[in-house]
Amino acid sequence: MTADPFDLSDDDAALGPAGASPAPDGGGRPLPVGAEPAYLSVLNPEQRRAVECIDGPLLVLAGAGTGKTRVLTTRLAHILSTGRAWPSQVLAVTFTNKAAREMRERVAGLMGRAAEGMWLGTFHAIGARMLRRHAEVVGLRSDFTILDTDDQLRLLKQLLQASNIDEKKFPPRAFAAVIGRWKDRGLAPAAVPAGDSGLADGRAVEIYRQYQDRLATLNACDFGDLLLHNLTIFQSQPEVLADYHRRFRYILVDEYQDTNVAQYLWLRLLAQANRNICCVGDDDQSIYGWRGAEVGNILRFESDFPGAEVVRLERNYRSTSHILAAASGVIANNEGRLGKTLWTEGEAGEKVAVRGVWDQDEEARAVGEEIEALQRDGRSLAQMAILVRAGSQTRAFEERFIQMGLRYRVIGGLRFYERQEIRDAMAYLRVIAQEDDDLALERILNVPKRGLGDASVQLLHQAARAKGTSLMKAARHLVETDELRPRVRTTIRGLIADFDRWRAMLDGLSHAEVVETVLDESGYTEMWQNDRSPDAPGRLENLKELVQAIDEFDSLTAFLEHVSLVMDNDQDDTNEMVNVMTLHAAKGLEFDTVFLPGWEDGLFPSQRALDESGVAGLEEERRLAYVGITRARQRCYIFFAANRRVYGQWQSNIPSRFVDELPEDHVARDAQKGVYGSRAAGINEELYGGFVYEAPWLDAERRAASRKGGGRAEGSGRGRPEMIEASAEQVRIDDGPAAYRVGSRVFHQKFGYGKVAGIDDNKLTIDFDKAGRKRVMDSFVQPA
DNA sequence: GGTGATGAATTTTTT
DNA sequence: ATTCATCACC
Repeated sequence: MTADPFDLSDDDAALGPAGASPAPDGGGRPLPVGAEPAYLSVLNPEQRRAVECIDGPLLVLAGAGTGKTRVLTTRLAHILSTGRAWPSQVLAVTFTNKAAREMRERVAGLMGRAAEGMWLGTFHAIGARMLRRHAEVVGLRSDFTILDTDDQLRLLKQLLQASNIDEKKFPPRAFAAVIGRWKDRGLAPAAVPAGDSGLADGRAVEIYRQYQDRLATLNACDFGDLLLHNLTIFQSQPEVLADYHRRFRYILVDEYQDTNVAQYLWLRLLAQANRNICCVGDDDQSIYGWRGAEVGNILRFESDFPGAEVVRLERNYRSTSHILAAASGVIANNEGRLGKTLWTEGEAGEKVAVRGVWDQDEEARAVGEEIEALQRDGRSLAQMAILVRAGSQTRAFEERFIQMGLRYRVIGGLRFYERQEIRDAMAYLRVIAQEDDDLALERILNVPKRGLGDASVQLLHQAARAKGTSLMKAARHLVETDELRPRVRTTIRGLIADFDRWRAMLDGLSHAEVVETVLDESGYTEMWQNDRSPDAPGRLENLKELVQAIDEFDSLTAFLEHVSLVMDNDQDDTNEMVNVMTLHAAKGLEFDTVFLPGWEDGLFPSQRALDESGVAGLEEERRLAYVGITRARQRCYIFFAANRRVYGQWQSNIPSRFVDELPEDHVARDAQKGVYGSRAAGINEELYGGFVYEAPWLDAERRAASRKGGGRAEGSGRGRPEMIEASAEQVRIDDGPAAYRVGSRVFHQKFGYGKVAGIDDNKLTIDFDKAGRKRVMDSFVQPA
């Protein structure tokens, strides 16, 4: 985004080329007649078609590594430099700030100068921009604040308490999720279908309604509202929509497969007049279904926009053919794909390496060793990435890398505005910008500690409710009475005076100076200076960064929006460090070498995805696997660990089903370390080449001897599972695993007694009496 | 009202 | 295992 997303200026004046007389080159150099711009000649035929097919709806199915971004940016540059539209007449939406930034930079590179005035940004940033222009239509003022997740949960919690809903049974998070999903689907409270009760015996819709009312009172909205309110505006104000129809001649959409229903409706409304919409996406890379994305949007594009052109980009420029074949082999197990066949003229390269290890620590060690070996060969650390399924997996790698002295960076994690100190500082600013922001005031009322505890807050709440005003207004009134203890009254009176003074300072001093003063005089900075914890210095650094950023904005509101929507921890990815991130965070990135650890059933595919979404969940996980493999240019390593600590409990796992789906010809399984036998083979004859688990088929004596300090009679999952060096004789499985039936009572060395709940080949789902439901290999249990 | 202890929940993934 | 919330007690 530009420095000022809070743009209320009406740039209709810049409504560029009139239909009949296109401006030359958007105001720059006219192209020589008949000459072909250099940016076109570097494209392959399909890419070129995607760029030159300007008018009418176009769907570009861009497989991984096929030059999607090049097509998008070139198309944008082409539209602008052929004078078909002014920058302000183009709407380009992305999913992430990073993608938006990259697009802006690359378009500028292609055109030789920045294209000022483009509506280019994330769905949310553009949505906010539009909402600010028409906020009054949905009962907001244009300086509304955008709530963070934390505020949302606190707000919901208050509503649940008021409605006597048991927070234990129905946590605020659950309501936030349900409401979020309704918003993803474009449903305002009144539009929620009757059968869709959500939670808590259908009371969720009522909570949703109250929540929206409260947001309106607070002059605030959440992420979902940024789009949902736009829909309301478009539908209730045809002239507003018509204005956007006139304004936007061309619409470009990146990552179309990740759009949710609300975003889809938003796009369809904006594009319905001139239908110049180009959506780029890859149904095989749709990985956000869990938060409302609809792969269906991409599948139905042609019927939504009859006569749409469809261009397939299938030539891959990124990966070796082994890597490509491995990825294709996995994704081929999904059904209902639009279908693409990626191909490359590149080299075969190395096969995808697959290796089983004992546990997460060995996994981290193995990855670390491989990285060092590659480094010795002169490979750059910045070109290596470890892509994990869940954030919790990063820890083992971090610990190991610190021990090794290997430089790494973890990408993702907390957004900038999600950091505690940033939220606190923002809360101060929010109260200054808008003193009725109860959530913000509540957050910092006693931060740093000033002796305003729960009792005082409750008193303020009570007063506010009685008077029907905000907390701040209630406080102003309350300090004039004798309701408060003298000490508390003095404190609150002082705080009110502070805020009034700070607000007045906005007129005289620069914003940065004001913020610095606020953090200083409130004692907030001092609080962290006195904090002895190791992350305190970092927090002070972040605060400095916040102060630095503010001067680029001319209104406090614009700044607040920037921080909560756009500002991210931009890491310098050129530094010589290994990258560690989730698979989701890796989408759109590429590396020479990619490590994919944790390919175990339950972790990846994640049990939760399977439980909640069944086959659809599994397919989305598989797309995630596809995304992971296709991030690699030259080398891809897949790991799975037999044991992993989850919630401090050791858990044994079987290799991911995706490991089995890797086509044999393109994979090098690490035979020496003894990978599991293929599950299709049924019996696990090659258990860890000479190593076996502490396992039930070993006689009791040996088990006892192998356990340090006697151990527990009931394997309660404490302590690391032991690895026993076993002779070939012991490794051999006597007569194969016993046959089990659903309902059989079984015993597992670590999990204790349980009942078989399901059987899938040689994997059993067992409800253990103590340890709960686990998936284990049948060879690890015995009849009870 | 602040502090420390105890117990529960947590780990998908993000704008 | 670690973090977070709630609850005694100072």
